[in-house]
Amino acid sequence: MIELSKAEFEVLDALWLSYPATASQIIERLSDDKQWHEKTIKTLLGRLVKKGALSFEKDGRQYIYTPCMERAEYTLNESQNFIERFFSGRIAPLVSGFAKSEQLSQQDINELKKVIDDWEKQQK
Amino acid sequence: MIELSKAEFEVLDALWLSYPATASQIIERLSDDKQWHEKTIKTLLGRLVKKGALSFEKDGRQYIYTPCMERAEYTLNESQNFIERFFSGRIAPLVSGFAKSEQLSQQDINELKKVIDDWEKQQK
DNA sequence: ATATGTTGCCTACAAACGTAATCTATAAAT
DNA sequence: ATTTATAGATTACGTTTGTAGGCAACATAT
Repeated sequence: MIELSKAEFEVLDALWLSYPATASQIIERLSDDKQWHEKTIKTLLGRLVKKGALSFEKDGRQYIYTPCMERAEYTLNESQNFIERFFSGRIAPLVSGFAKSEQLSQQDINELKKVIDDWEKQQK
Repeated sequence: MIELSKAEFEVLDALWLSYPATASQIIERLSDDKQWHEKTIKTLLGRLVKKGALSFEKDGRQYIYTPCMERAEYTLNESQNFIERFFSGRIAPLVSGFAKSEQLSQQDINELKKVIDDWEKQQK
């Protein structure tokens, strides 16, 4: 799996919002949250292309970018890595850590129950 | 919260196994999994001290290292960051991603149920 | 006492990263 | 046609990271 830096991920994430998209559209989207210089974002786009995370088609002078993978695919992989590194691959300790420090809301619990429920139906 | 690199975390993690500990003990512990040069580990210990993740006491010529925070504290913080960055702060989507890609075992489910159970008792 | 090994300290160095500025080619405006 | 704005390409530069090597001081063996 491709390794992305934090900044690269944020740019890709802006593209995942809706794609294909041009550099200016991505810059526009990022301008709300980040105060990155346009040049910075272009650099990051270039690095993403080089890493194979994005592809593009030319449309005249512009590039139209498309992610090379889905967000869910990328985040699943990162999640696995994360859980492996910090919790020896077990997911429950992560959730448990949240619970212990009162980071879980009733909504989280409900959502988790639903995930478990769906999983069990699936197994049936 | 202190920012640690992957390699730095692994060194700290070896110390968390049991502390206080000397550099040689840490090097010994790491030698099983990693093939890091002793010098590399010393460099990382130095950087951890500089970052304030470790403290030490001198014992003659040696340093006796102690972590400046608990593992649970660190991993909780990293988990929050992670979930914020990738899942807008919600934990269920992470678990759901695992479920969808069949990364959850019955044991994981049982453990998660227990976490939920404990949480609910606690709320009572 | 002297040689040798071991500790921590300082230095090194390439690759990745964050953060742009400059250059070049082209499209748009006049 | 010429000027100007803009897109991508190339270059820049300090910091962090991975991965050590060398040095000085002290401990240990002979």
